[in-house]
Amino acid sequence: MANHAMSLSNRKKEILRTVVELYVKAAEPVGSKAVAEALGSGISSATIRSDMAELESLGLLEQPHTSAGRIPSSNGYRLYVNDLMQNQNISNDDAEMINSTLDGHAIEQVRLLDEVGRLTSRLTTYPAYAMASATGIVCIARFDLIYVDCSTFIIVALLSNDTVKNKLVHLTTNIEPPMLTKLSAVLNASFTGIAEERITPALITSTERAVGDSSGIVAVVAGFTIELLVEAKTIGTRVSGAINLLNHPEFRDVDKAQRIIRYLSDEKELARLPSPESAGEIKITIGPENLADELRDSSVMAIKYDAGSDIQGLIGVVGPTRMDYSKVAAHLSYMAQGLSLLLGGIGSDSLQLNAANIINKTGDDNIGEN
Amino acid sequence: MANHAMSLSNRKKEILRTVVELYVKAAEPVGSKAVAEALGSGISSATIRSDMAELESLGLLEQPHTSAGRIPSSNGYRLYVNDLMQNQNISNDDAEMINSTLDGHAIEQVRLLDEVGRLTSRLTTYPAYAMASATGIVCIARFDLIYVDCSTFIIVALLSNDTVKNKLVHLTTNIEPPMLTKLSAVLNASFTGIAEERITPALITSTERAVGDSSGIVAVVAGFTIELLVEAKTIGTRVSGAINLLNHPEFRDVDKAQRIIRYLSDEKELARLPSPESAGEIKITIGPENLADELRDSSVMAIKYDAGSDIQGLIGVVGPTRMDYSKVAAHLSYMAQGLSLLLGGIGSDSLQLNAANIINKTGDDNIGEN
DNA sequence: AATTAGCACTCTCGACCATCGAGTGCTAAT
DNA sequence: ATTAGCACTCGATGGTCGAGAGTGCTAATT
Repeated sequence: MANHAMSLSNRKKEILRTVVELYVKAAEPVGSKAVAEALGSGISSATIRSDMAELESLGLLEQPHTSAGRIPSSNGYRLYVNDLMQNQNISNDDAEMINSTLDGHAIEQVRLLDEVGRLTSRLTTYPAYAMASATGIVCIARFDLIYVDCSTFIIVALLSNDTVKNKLVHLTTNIEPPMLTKLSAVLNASFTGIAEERITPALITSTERAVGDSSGIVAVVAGFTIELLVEAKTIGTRVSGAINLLNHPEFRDVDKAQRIIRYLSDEKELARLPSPESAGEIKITIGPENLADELRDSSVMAIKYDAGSDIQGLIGVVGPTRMDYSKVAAHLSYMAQGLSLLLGGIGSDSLQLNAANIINKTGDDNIGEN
Repeated sequence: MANHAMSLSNRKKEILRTVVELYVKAAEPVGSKAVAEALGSGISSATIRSDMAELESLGLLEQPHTSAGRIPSSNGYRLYVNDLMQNQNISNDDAEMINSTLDGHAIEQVRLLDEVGRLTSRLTTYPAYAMASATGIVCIARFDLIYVDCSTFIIVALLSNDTVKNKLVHLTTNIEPPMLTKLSAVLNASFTGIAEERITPALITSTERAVGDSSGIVAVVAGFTIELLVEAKTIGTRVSGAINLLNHPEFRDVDKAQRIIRYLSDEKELARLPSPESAGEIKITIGPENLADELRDSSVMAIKYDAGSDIQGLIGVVGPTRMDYSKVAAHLSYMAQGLSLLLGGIGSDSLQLNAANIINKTGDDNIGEN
């Protein structure tokens, strides 16, 4: 298939490109006359007609019915994306919006992710998803137990990826500060620096014995630890702007739209979406190239970015195969570049910070029980 | 209008009720014959016809066109909801699902909210929104500063509503444990127990002087404090299952559906949606009763629940005026009751807990900067 | 006075059909 | 190799028609 590009005359390539671009714009089959006009280069529609017939027999174009124009096949799109698509810059307005979103509330990671997804969706007019996850193994770097009152304490855990988690614990048994101190020491000895799967029941019982705990506090801390380590690997996934699908004529069929939106709202499925190999690279899967049945006549574009120590982020967009690949690519690149810069992928260690200008990522909460 | 109910014969009430119920079920105008059959009480369709004509002239029913059946007007729905609707119990299956959601991962408040919204939407088949917010004034109950290394520490703040927030702070200046201890004491003296608006620049400078801080650490803590107090008032708002709208024939018009979904995805607007006076009560606004233009031909049902000390939650549902008010009411009640119980509104203090069965609400995270 | 059977009338909806036009493939001429 | 010309195909558009559902009214019944 890849050698199609080689064997195609330049004119045929131009025709294919034109068909794709016109079809992307108008969502209607493109006729030979329209191509001739768009091309402008004095070639008659009859010539184009025969070229288009050939492109069709190569499987790059399709005809919805005999007397209609042509639309690109998924192979056609693929060839377009690989060889024909021209790089595009995003508009100043769009760049401005992205910049201000990134500058603006670069606050909490989860929220930023949210904003990014929302903006991407809005700019591209397709549903977008954004997620971030740890690349390496996450473990607890240290524990602190804060005594609140005789039946209450707070667990604070600093993770290896600079994330802090906490939990407010209420007991019916009493607990005193010395006990907490002891507990804290033992926990730091036993549960830090190890991956989640190494926190076994055996480890828990031996720790309980070491600290002389019969009330199950150690078990609670262990449960909390496992829970947060699992959670820490994925910072979040969010789909934004799913309704945008409805703007595109291929999803005028409500059922079709619903099927995809439902699919997208399943986080598990989302995690299985195609993902680029490395940061900055854009991965495009077109129509039947998608493994998921639900996406068989849609396309997915995704880009990766570095989000600091051991964290990688992903922004993706889902749309009809008649997607504006070039525009979306431009948006995704710009976005990913901005994010890498902001979250300091590679160059981050050299950033100068001072207390007055402390980076403001953080904050989370916890509700205790009575 | 309220006296309609009084002046209506029982038969007319029954007819109205039947029309509403049949219409809710089938989404098609209801004819006199269908009512006669549903009613079953040997009354002829002709009689019903004249009654329906009267109900129409009272503004309780409407006729899409001359030769069609009747549909309830918004006044008709209102009367139905106020006087005619019969309490309904939710199915065992549904109860089971709600229970397991509440039991299951009653973990983090935000996540629970999410789950609840999602489930509500699924069970009712309408988009749902869930939010929770502090009713009283929130303030910091205590601070703890945890020393990590010479340029890093963690702020842990316990809020008056049993929420714990944290932030990882990196400095370029050095800091030593004794300084942190001192800082901690001063912070606990100055910033605890007061509302967000009382943390003024003046207070900050005076605190800085007291602790001998020139590097701006106090300012950072103050900023963090303000930020989290503001945030603490609203735990979150989330709309789930917006696509469900598309299932209902009144939203087959894609534009109409989009308008509402767009409206619902604006958090600010959401906060302005009608809300019941007190916990357990269901507030229903029908069609034009809604202030927002976008909801003029939709209905909203919402219920409040107690979520523990000073926190109230809200679950709501948005749908066409042809909503299954009775079914939704049943679901909302059950849900709210479950939540009140779980999050321990009133009776919570008397709940028995032991360490082995610690309530599992919590956990949050924070990303530091390099 | 209320109820009801009967009937004429209204209006929507789907089926059927003719027309229109965009676009094609082919052929013959350049 | 390109192109003008032409016959042909097929969806889209719009109009007509009949069926069916439902109404309102009238006259008869209780």
